[in-house]
Amino acid sequence: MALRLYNSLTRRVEPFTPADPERATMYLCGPTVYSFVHIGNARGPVVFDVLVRLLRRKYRLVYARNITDVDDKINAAAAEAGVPIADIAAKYAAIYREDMARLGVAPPDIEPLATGHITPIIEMCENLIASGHAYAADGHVLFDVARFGDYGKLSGRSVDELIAGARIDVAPYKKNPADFVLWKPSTPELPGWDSPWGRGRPGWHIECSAMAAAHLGETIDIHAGGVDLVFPHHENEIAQSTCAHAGKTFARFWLHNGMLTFDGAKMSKSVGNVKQLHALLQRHPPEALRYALLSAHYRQPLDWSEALIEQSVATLDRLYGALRDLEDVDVLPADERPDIESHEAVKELEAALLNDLNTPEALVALAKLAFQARQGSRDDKRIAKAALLAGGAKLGLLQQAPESWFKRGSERVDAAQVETLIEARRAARAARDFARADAIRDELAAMGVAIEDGPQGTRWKIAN
RNA sequence: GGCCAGGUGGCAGAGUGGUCAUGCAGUGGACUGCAAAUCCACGUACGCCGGUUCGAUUCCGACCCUGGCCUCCA
Repeated sequence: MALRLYNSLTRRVEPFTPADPERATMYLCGPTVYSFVHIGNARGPVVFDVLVRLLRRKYRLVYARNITDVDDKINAAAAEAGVPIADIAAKYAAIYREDMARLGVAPPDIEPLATGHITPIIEMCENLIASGHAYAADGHVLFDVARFGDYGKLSGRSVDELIAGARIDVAPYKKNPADFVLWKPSTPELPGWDSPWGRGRPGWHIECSAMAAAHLGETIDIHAGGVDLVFPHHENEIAQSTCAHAGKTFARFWLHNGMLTFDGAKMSKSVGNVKQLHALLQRHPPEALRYALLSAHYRQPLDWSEALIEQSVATLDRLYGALRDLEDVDVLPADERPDIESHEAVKELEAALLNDLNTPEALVALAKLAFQARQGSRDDKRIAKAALLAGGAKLGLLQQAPESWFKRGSERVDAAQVETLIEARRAARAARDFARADAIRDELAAMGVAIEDGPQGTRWKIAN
């Protein structure tokens, strides 16, 4: 079965194969590091992480996710904090990497920084001026949208409409209201680099074009990002890159994830309805946040709520419960194991992912795997456990020890004391002193510990 | 206003022209000293109005509603 992906460019689901059968390339628009990101900003990295895992199974993948470390918002944050711009960028980039890791997002192969690509950015500007697609004016370099016939193709709008419908004050140096900045001047306080047009800094869109070309080549297989980047960011990237590369296709597939909403509106810093990822990670199991982000199809909107997180925790309890019940079941070594990929539910899971990353359906298959893992003979269970783990790995789930899932945050409780109480309760039960046994259970519950009596004795976990 | 997505059972959320999503929650049962976990069972869901069809939640049209982009934005 082949991978099929919805391509925003054609508005259809299309079979995907890389242009070079040996090497696939993918670029994801990464964060501007001026502050903490919110959970909505994590949706793309998480869902496309599932795609990255899939592509790596099939191809040699080169995956780039940039960091925008020069931007007006960073300048503002630095000015407010009274520290150098680079400090702000470095701080929030580091937090971003840590938080992504906690969400189980595999690091990209390349993490280019805008400030590390000033030369190729300037070269691209020069190139575009030389070919007549851009012009310098008043210290700026602007892209001349009238010179690119396909402008608006991705976002489905016409240049004429964009010109007619300009809502903002049009800068006097623009030939055309829809023209956008490739390079702009800097004041002495702001970060800047020497250029043929004076000291300045790059516009927002050009960095992605320059970095994608520098690391992945002039034509890339997949370019991904949030649907809110379609216009103008991705439209402008296409214009720049296509014109700078003599009309070559910039990205063959454009993938866009839907927005996270909160309180009925798109989660957005400007609206103010955001949930910081960093803060959520303090309060909830990171894996539950990942599960929640995968619980809807990536192109659909997803409404964020406490209930969604709790539901995700409950579901993971069940999945990890299956693994915990199989803790003493050995997974056969890879070379002795039957082909896990031919396991029915694993095939279903893979098929769901191949079908335009249908993660909700993949999660159904995962639930099925967990159910099956508890059934059957011991030999069946060895296979089922391996299948469950393999299915989880495709989604970046279920990769921690069940004990660490159930005893997460157990620094707050004294494990030795818990064990002592459980032993006391065992003795009370043996003496049929159930009042005492129940009192001990209540005491444990008050500590935030839930217990389960099973055939092999009593086990405990942190209560939800 | 233009362009683009959606409206599915208490909640989340796939999918399909004609038996079943699934998960969470709930209810009943089994198991348990009691619980928990697990297993079994249950709930006549597809915005509204027409049309096509033997049959539509699924196709077509109108309408209502919601969200996104059109400005920084994942």
